[in-house]
This record gives sequence, structure tokens and C-alpha cells, in this order.
Amino acid sequence: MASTEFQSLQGMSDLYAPEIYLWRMIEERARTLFNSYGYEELRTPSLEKLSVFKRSIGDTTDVVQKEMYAFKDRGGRELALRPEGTAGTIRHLAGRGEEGLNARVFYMAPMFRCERPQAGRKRQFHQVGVEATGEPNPLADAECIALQQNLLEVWGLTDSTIKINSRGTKEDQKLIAENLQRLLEPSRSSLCEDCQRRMDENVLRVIDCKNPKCKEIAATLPEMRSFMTKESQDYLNTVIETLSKMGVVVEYDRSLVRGLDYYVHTVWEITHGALGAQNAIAGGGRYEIALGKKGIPGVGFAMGIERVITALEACGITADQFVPEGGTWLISLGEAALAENMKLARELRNKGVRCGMELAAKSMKAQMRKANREGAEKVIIRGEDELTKGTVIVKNMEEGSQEEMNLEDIVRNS
RNA sequence: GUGAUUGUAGCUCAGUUGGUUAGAGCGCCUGGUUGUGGUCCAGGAGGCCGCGGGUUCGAGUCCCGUCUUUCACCCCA
Repeated sequence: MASTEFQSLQGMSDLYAPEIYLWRMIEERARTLFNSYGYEELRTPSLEKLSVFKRSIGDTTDVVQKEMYAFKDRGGRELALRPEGTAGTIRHLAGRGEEGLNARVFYMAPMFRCERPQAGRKRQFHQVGVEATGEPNPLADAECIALQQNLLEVWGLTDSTIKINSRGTKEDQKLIAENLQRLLEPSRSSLCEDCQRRMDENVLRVIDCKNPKCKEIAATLPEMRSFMTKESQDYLNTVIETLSKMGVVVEYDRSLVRGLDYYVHTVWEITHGALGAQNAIAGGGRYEIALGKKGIPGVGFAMGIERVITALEACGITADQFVPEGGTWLISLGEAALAENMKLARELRNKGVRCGMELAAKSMKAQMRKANREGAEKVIIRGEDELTKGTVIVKNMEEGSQEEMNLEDIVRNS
């Protein structure tokens, strides 16, 4: 692998066989499930105006401030590669007027964040996500979480945990922030450096700090929901109860906050033990995204495919289980047979048979070895004798048995 | 952005205190007499020792830089 000439960029990798077959399984099953929930696919550009992300993700978030690939194009326009899928989706839906306010879309696409790579973190990574726009409705949130749980199920992922909490409405959040700041002020000096900064910038994040001391202090605080209106509390309760009736197990987590500014009400996260430090395979929540004069309300989630794959592999689900069967291999003895097999291969392929052959005259032994390595189930041998008789020899590679058949029959029955 | 860590054949890795033509296993190729794979046997091909500088009579081994790998922090999927 040596030369830098052939290296991809840091944190960006090429995907190819056999791993690609696991990706395809994930994508195919996701599409099928989304279809059954009535979601349509949306493909937005990878590149957007920088402002699209600034206004919806939040100007002060780390994602916007220090993780985006942002640059000016030749015309001096400020652009950025998308760091997540919601902003572009909402930008699109907002442009569709009335129908955009009540839409269900999904996407599966690469995202870009200029961070130092580590376990479960790449600079180009992939997310599968959905967005359902519409006025706040706890049933919509519950359905969205149920869909996500369903997705894990069809992929075969087990042992994951869904944690859920509420941040309340924007008004609730103001109140929560004021209260938390007031309650934390006396212990300010005991908090870690980051949290002292967070206290002013984004108090909510103090609650989910991993620092043991901060955790201790956070534990003495009342739950966030205690500062919310009755309506907001009921909203959360309805989500949880609905899910419970649907048979979806979720875990209320009072310290779950999540980092993006646009979240209101329900937020959730799915974690898996196999992942290491970045143990979240998915995150989601209800949001209210300001766009122009309008605020677009909706609910959605995003799952990191790379992380899902790590978790799947821990569950014993690996790419080699999804590589295609070996199919048929044609063996040609002599130039005449080689030419005839080109024609036969085409006929078989037109019938959907996965079919391969050596494109140069080689010894029988070499061709058989190749067929074996390719995992061929069936081998079709043709030489001078068979050409004159209009037959082929069909060999079953697993059993080692073989028989002579008419050429027409093998094409017809394939 | 901060702190560690890695880089030798297609793959997994050896390579002693710097010292001749850099090794192994697996894989690959060709054979083991007529047109039959997986096992076995024999032979063979394949290496800017990540890249660029430096020290030295001499560097895969030491020093500096750079790119990359892996991991953690911050943050997120």
C-alpha cells in the first residue's frame, strides 16, 4: 500500500467487496422498511450554502464552529459540505411550500466532518436518516422511534438501548437554562473547565458531562422536566406510553441532552456496547428549525452506518454472509471454444445467471483453479469434442460429479 | 484543535547493540506427461522497508519534518 499517491484522504475510505455487501444489505433493507412506513427518498446535494447549516444546526455548536468543511468557491460564495442531513432536508422541504410541511422523507448519504478520526468516527461517514415534518405530536415522535427500532430489527442488530428525554419547548428551555445556571452558580468552581465554559454558552450540556465531579453535581439538580410546563411533561409521557403500548422498550434518561440547537421536546439516542468511546449509533429528536420567516417543525433521526456496522459485527453479522453465490464458470479448451463460450456466457447472463470465464487460452488446470477460487457452483466445460457434438460438460463443483448435456438444454434450463 | 500510537511483499507479521544480495507464513503463478478444482509435492514471480531531509564509511534500524493508521479528549452518528 506504501505510496501516498494511492492514499485516500485522512478519515475517508474506499468501500469495496466484500464489505460493500454488508452496506448493500443495510441499504436495501432500510429502503424496504421506509417504503412500508410511507417514506419517500430524498437526495440533496452534498454541498450547500454555509448559511443553511449555520441557521439550522446553530451558530454556536461545535459541528458548525469547528467541524465543517467550509470554504469559498471561485465566485466567493461561502459553501460547506454537509455535516448532517437534517439541514439540507429542511431547506428542501421549506422550498416546497405547503406539501413540505407535511412530508416524510428518508436519506442515505455521506456526511463530512473535519475532525480527528477515531473509533466510530470518520471524516466522510454515512448516515441513514428520516425527517417527518408537521406540528408537534407525541404520536409522530413515538412512530419515529418505533420505525428506528424496526430498522435495527430488520438489520438483525440486538443489544442496543434506546434512551429518551425531553428538552421541552423553546420557552421551557429558557426557563431550564435560567434555573440550571442559578442552581449551578454556587458550585461553579467545582465544575471541570469545560463545564465552566458550558455554563455560559450552553448550560444543558453540563448535565451530560462525563467528568465524575460534574456528574456528582448534576445528580443533585432536579430533573430538567421539572422546570417544564405541564403540557411539555405530558408530551414526553405520551411518547413513552405510546411506545410501551407498541412494545418498544425505551429507557428514560434524565441526563440526555444532545448537542444540536434545533431540538425541542423529545430527544433520544441509541447506544451499543460494542462501540467504544463513541457509543451512540443513532440520535434523533423533535425540532423546530427557523428558515426565513417560517419555522419548520418536524421529527427525525440519523444513524451512523459505520457505527451500525461495528455493532452488527459484534452481533456476528458480517459481510461474508451477504456476498453473492459463486454462479457458473465457463471453461474453454482451445481458441474455437473460447470464442463460442463468449457467446454462451452472454446468453446465460441475459438469463440472469452470474457467469464468468477466462478471457485467454489457459490450461484446464488453471481454469479449474480459477473456477474454484471464484466459488463457482457449476462449471461448464467445452473443447473440440463438445463443439463438434453440440454438447457441453456440466460439472457440479461441490459433489465433483459431471455429465454431458446438449448445449440448447443448458441454455434453456438456466 | 490537544495528547498518544502506527507504517517492511497482495494479506498477517519477523528483522537482534546501525554492517554484505531484507525474511517467514498465507495468497499468487507454473509444473507433477493426453482435457478436471479444493489436499499434497517441487519450482517461481513479487519489496522507492510510507514520503522527504539529516547523522554516519555504512540506515529498514538513529534524529527532524511530513503524510497515514489506530486510540483518547472536545464534540457528534
